[in-house]
Amino acid sequence: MAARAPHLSRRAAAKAARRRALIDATIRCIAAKGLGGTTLADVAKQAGLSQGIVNLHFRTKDNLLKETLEFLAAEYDERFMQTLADTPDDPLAKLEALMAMDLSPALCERRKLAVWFAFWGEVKFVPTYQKICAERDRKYDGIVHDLVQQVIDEGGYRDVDARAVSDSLTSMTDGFWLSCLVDPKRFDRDAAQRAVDRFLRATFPASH
Amino acid sequence: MAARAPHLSRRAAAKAARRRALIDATIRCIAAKGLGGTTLADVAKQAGLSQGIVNLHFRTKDNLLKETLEFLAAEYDERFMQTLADTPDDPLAKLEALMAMDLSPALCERRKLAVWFAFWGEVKFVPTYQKICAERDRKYDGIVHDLVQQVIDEGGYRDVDARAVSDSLTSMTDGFWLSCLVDPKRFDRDAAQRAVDRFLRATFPASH
DNA sequence: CAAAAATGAATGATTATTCATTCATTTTAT
DNA sequence: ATAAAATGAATGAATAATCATTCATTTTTG
Repeated sequence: MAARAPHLSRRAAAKAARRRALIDATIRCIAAKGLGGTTLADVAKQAGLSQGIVNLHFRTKDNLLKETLEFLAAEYDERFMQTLADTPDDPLAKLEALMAMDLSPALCERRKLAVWFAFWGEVKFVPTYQKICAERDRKYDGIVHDLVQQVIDEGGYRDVDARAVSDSLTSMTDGFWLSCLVDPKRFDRDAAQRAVDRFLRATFPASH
Repeated sequence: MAARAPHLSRRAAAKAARRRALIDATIRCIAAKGLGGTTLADVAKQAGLSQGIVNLHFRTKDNLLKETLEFLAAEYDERFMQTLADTPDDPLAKLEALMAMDLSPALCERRKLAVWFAFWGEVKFVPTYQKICAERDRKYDGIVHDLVQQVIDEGGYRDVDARAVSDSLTSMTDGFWLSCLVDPKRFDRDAAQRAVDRFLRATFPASH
């Protein structure tokens, strides 16, 4: 009886590892062939496993894709919260760090963006995707809005509208992601970063 | 010989009308079921025609989708150029009008955006989509950049970077489109418009 | 050894595409 | 002008390929 727990958890760990490997394979497949071009046979081959493996671990393809999106969202969330935690306790510094994170090569990179946009392309037709994405949106908009409000309060920017500024910031990164995806040759990370910096300086001139 | 032309053009006109009707049906299908959920049978039924009709008029599904994207791009282009032409000969007024157009209910509406994002979701995997979208991006970025440069020159804004401002503007609309798609309940058109207005006022304070 | 994990061949549903046929319209010939 | 011939648009049943899912069997693990 005492022995059962470690046995079960070993198996459970192996199972979790397999699921994780399959999700990784799914992300690679979507990055390479798109959502429409990704078959379960592709995913299995990418993971070096056999035909029926996805159905064994995820029951259905829809479920695999849902869990893949959840994984991506969790991954982003960890990065976001970590950036927030790692930055000095100054709201403007935190805003700058978050924007830089969104434009960093780790996130703002064509392969990764292709996966996000693949899911966004289906967002209106798959309620699960919609729910996950809308919650993300709300969470990060809320955090950014609060930071902006803090900068306003601390800097005494009476006539700056927090909502307008936070909306501008979050929409800018999404827009830069689209242009990185659509025209990577022309996309200029430094120029994008500069645009964000100038926006923040113009909005909060006394805080730099 | 003189008689042949009108006859041919009647047939040609009918053919063009059919193709157009099928493209309309395709857009409705994508708006309702997504790119992945749209079958040729759906399109034919939506158009009130029979099974083989798409292959007759467009040869392949890929080609139908390509021509559908081209149609959407042309439709947007007409609106864009018309807005440019209809606005008083002042670069800032033109910029404001273009931004307002992008956020207008006619364009910034979930059904339409779902179709655009469906194509963007495949942009990395279908070279044809990529080409069409990248060319659009370049064209409009160029026009917006030139307008911004004019405002800078006319207003003597020595320390404003035209590239940074135009990048900010175009990325903002794309970002607002994403949030309109992802979380339509929370999306606030007026707030978005206000954000853009404030950005322009902050950037060009002496020109309002 | 028993249970769980993994395999990969078989199944059945879906779907793009083809094609023989029908039908309406246009052209040609008398 | 009228009938015959030709065109090409439209149909919808048949085809062939793709793919998610199932399951009987084998392999691995505890």
